[in-house]
Amino acid sequence: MVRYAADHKSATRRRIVERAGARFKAGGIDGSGISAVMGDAGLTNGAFYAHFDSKDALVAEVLADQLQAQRHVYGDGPFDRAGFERFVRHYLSAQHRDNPADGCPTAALVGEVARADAAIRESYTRGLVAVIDDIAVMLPHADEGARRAAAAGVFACMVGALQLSRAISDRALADAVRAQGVANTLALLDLHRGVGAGGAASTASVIDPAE
Amino acid sequence: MVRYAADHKSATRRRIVERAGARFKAGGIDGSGISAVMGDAGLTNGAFYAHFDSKDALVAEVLADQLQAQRHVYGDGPFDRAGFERFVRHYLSAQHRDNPADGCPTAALVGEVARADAAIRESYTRGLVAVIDDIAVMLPHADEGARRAAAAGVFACMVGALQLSRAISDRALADAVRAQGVANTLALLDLHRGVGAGGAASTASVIDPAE
DNA sequence: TGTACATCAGTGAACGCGCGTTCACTGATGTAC
DNA sequence: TGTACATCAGTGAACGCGCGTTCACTGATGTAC
Repeated sequence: MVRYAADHKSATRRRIVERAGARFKAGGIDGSGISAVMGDAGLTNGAFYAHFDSKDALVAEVLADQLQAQRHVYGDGPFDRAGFERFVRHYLSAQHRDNPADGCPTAALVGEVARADAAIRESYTRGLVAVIDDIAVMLPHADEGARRAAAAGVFACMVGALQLSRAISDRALADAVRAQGVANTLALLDLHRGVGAGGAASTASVIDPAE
Repeated sequence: MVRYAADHKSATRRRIVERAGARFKAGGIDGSGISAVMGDAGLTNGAFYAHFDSKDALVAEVLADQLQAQRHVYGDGPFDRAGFERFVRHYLSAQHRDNPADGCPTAALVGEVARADAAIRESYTRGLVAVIDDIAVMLPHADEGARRAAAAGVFACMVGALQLSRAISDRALADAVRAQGVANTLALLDLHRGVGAGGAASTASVIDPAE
């Protein structure tokens, strides 16, 4: 009764989701056709609809998968201060800037997500909250909403710097923006962490963009 | 010899660039066809190529125009501290978040620009540097490159927060991210400005996301 | 003053192409008996 | 053991559609004489 291994179809589906993630991040969602995605997965276009109802359904699943995968890039689960600093330095590295296909789905796709249908934005939001909450555990805020918003703000600072660095054609400026992004992100984090706990003067010195 | 007013054609071209800017920001560049843009300008698709060599040429010009226009949204020319705070509060307002067509070209299009051809990225970069330099005048850094990078980092913090707020489907979180973005952006600015000049403790209190 | 012609911004149909999606079919592997 | 049939992941051509771009044409207004 079983002509394929029991997990054959689910493995194929998994492959489609992973390859689609890389392609979407490199070329945009609008810029990536079903045929190209299926080709990446070693299949032809017709097979797509045996796995997904529509391109939108794939997009929603890809975003959830990509955001989940991002949580385990550097260290597993919630961050401590040292792990987060490693994460930020990698996030704003030249390698990450120049290889969006392997990188952060938010930096690559947030603009398209903002224009997408409700189901896609909801899938994205769920995944983003998990990423944000890995940052939020470092913050002292008593209120959960405030803690989450503060973490999102720190993340936004990284995301914005990476995106600008990717769009800027002047290499020197693009690199300076990366370095500054690291300093700014860590300064913001420490400001949020240091409310009543650390020397604010030493916090200010972290703003220096030396990498 | 002149059947139209002397500035007729240039006025039409101007109208195309402006309407294209609004449409690109609302629907993305890939998502906005020539026919739709020309329809917005009260023309038909065929007239486009009497004004521009290609869609890419229009995109480059639109980005230059949009970034120039942004410099005069709140106050003219370079910012002072009070003018910048007004700008940031407007930038991260619900109105700006919910009306990308009238808003910041970077927040709406930076992701697509990062994937675009060199000519488009160069046009974008020139316009962005002018926007950044209006922020940079507030900073005390002696080195021009460092000052510009610091200003870009402050701008990135605003851009990232607005983009996240637009993508997040949870309204309460999206609004909290906006408010936090204002506080973070101003805190970063003041940190950069306050090197050796202000009380760092009072700077830290600005991080509070009360709006 | 009237008529033939020049100019040129804009029209709208058409081009080839790739999109998302559908569907009749293939072919490898299983079961039935 | 051999043959007919069932299953189903995947194929690949085709659908209508909108894309960026091209081009023969229109029509309003000017000049020439």
